[in-house]
Amino acid sequence: MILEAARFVFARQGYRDTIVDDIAERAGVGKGTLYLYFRSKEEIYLAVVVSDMRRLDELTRARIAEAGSWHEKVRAYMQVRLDYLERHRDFVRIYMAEFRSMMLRGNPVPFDLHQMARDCEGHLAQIFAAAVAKREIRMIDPEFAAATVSDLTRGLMERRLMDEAPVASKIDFMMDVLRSGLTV
Amino acid sequence: MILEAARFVFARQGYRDTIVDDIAERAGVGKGTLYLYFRSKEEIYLAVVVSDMRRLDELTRARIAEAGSWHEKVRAYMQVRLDYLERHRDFVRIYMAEFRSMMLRGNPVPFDLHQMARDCEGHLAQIFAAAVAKREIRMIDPEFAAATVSDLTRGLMERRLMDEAPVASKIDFMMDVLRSGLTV
DNA sequence: CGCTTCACTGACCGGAGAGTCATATAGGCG
DNA sequence: CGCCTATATGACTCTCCGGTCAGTGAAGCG
Repeated sequence: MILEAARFVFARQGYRDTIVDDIAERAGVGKGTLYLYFRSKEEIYLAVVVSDMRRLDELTRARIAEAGSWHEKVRAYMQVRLDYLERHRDFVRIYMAEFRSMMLRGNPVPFDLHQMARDCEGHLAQIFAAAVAKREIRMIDPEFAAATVSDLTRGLMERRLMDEAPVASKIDFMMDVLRSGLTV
Repeated sequence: MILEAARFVFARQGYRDTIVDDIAERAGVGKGTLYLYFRSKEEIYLAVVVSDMRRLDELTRARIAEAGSWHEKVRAYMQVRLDYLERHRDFVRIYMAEFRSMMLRGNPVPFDLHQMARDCEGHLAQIFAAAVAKREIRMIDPEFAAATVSDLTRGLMERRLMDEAPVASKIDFMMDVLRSGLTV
């Protein structure tokens, strides 16, 4: 599968250092064949990122919906991302190492992807807002709390990608700090 | 100044998308002149990153040493980085958007830079270890706590780079969560 | 004023890599 | 089997850009 091969190569070399022949070779087809299915290198890249991103987004929604209390929901958010990472390392490498760089630099990013990232954090904020309303946690800015969780999760993912240590106990630690830091 | 110009361009385009002529043009010199002072594009890049990184490292040490309690030290760590960001946006863009990508991808990174990043987190861990020993905070893994602070700080920096909202109140919030989450 | 030195320059070179297209091969179909 | 369409291919082209170097001009000097 071409996308398979592309993901593999992009994850290791990054967009600019990936040469199209490498993708073709890994996919076991000729370079010309790639251009039967995609119009350009960029189109291949986007196809890889978008499909995986959608899947992660859906999984996140589903798992959060299942969870009950606010901290179960927050934990679900962290857990689903770290589980996803285990199965889709290559995608996560691309997302973390390249996609965030593009946003940081203010490069044009396909609009729906940008949107998806924002939505996800908005979702977290709603969870916190609800918990505040129900007095389960003290008065805080839900946006700040959402940002905090999102930052912690990204940190965990990056660490997991870089060194091989498992992260389960680190999730426990962070959830622990959050709960005792946020409850009334 | 050539480094000035290089930093400006690299921060906006990234290493691969920066063309040497752009640096020369911005520096107001001919391309040949660059090669009188640097052997290659890569050497220019490293010169930019290394010098700035050293300065940030020294500042961090100094400000942490001045601080008294564990939470003042931790706050100093966050604050010094966010202050540095205000004065040196271009460097921070390069560091955040590119340098971390290289490490994530496992690309060869000049050894002392890698080391410097690790040291900094070790330093944080020592602060937490000392606080635990003095019973100022509950029994926690100092490494985890250090990782947490480092992740939160990075998150703040990224947000500050992307949207224009000031971060002072967010530091307050995070320090607040940390203190009530960690004290006995 | 000639001569030397030296910082500087930008036209040029060569390699790299994205995208193309003439050709080849395989699978229907009459 | 001949013919036609599908799909696949990799040698080729064309552009881009890192790095070079012959040349320029200004400054210093006898």
